[in-house]
Amino acid sequence: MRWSEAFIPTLRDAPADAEAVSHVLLVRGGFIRQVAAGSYTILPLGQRVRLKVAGIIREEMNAIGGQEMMPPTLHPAEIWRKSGRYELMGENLFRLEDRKGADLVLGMTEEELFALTALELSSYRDLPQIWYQMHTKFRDEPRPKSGLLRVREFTMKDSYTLDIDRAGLDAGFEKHRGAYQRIFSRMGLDAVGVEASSGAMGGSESVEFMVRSEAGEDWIVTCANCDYRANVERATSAVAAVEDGEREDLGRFPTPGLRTIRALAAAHPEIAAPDRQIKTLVYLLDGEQVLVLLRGDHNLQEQKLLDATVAVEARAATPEEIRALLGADPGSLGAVSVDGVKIVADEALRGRFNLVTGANEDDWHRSGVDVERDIRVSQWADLREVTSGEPCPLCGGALDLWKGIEVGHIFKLGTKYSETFGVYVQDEKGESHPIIMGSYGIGVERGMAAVVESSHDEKGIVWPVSVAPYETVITVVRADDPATVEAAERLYAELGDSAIEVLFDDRVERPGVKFADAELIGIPYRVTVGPKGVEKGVVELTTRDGLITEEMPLGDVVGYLLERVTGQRFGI
RNA sequence: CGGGACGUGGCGCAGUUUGGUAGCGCGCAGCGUUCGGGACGCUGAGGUCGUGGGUUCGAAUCCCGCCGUCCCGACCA
Repeated sequence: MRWSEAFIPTLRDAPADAEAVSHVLLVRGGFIRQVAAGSYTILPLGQRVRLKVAGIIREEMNAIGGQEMMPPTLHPAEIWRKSGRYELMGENLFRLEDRKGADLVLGMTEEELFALTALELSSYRDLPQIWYQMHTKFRDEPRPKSGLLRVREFTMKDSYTLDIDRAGLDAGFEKHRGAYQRIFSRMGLDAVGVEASSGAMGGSESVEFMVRSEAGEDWIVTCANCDYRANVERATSAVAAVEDGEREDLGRFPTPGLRTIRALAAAHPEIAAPDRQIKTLVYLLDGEQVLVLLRGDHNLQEQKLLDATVAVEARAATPEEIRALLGADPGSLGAVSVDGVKIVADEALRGRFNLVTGANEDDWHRSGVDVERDIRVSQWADLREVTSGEPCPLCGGALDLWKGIEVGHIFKLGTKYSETFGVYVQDEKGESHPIIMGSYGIGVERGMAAVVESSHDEKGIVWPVSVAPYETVITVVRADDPATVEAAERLYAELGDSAIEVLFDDRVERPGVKFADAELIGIPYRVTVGPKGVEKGVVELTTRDGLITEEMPLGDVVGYLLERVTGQRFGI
């Protein structure tokens, strides 16, 4: 492609409304343009990257036996009602009506569609199957952000494994784990698989693939010592036991104006250190009021609460709701002798005594609380959020906390969809079993953005060869010098003949502009052809990564690039 | 949805406090001089000031409504 004929609208200034690095660079480099919140046109350069990412995903999916198909994105609402997700997905689901007044939805994922398709299967001999599709998904995100990282319309590769038994599901899951690692590493991403919460998807086990980045939206816990890795939504740590001393009787003491754990601890250091207090929170879980108990120095991880109670929505109660329920304001709340309300307590409180908690009367607290003796706990669960530096639950090493972008997520789904859609097959004895499903997703454009987030410098993007829009750019230093242009034209033709993807910067621009643009859009190799070099029969070859330049004879360039590029095309 | 900020040529911004009919830089077009790290000069094109209403002799500027965008929190590839 000749740059003079290409549509590559680069910008000198960063757009004012872009914050994330990938957003700034993709817009400045002419890869994308915003249409509305969470809605982008992918320009020619962006589309080339997108197709390469999609190509890598296809190759690896096909390699594990995946079969690509193409379900619609426009679904009858009926099947979403049937799976229960019509209500469950709430406002995130785009809904519309056709001319006959029938309800339709735009697909967010394709579990329903693939379950319907699986109705064709009738025997264990038909299994296992790995099916996938890669096209547009719609989500009415409450808050689209950061360019391509979180949008309302995007391309997702989602695949589904269909198996007769648990062992088959496990095998399909492991195949996907491997395929995903290869996909991300070929894209140049350092993605780590972490234990995750399944959230609204349902299912038993799930692994998220996270790429370290400041623009990420998840907090990840990893151990420096062993391979423990988990999303904070799931992560645990080894908490040191606290010495409770002698068991004492329940008491009451005045605490005027003491409304926080810290203030209470400061006023009564001998009995009310934060780890000797019980923190009492009031939550509404799907509308039901619940008391949540944690050690005073611990914080609640809401997703853990949802997972433990199998609830869909959690919100903190308002001060009015709290007063109506317990008769006191936050700061003096406690669960001692509370009855008729569900009480969920964190494991760290199990067996503890001599604790301090609110008395449900403003300005009063209780002392000598024995959790199991004095509180009617309905459910014990791991509810606390891990913080940086705590001991690893597996080896005791220090835990590290970092922000990551979720580039992929794999789930062991189970039989939820096969049961509701009646997808049963017979085993060798003629008995019917619901098919066991797994579901596996990768966001294509988010993957592109993640590459930019983790591979750029102050000049612009640094694409790995495997996903670069072009593998090399020829920069003609003097587009008005016939000898230079002739040499560059010949090189352009030869590189094209060697099937190297080349962008030929034949624009009548000053060299500085060309260099800056080439670096901004991140082409891995640049061949600089200038009058002085051509006279000596040499050109310069500059790598985008590190900007290392070496001079070489004009005749050697094609062979050299062919070797370098073909070695890196596959990635890894 | 709660909190904060913003909306003025393609991009980045000033002008709004104190109403007087829109300006700067970049980019763009033409000509000339330049040319191995975002050149310079001259000439020029391009704007319903997000939108609807109101106040006023007069509104980018003051008032009210609406729409949109970004950022921080609850959701997810």
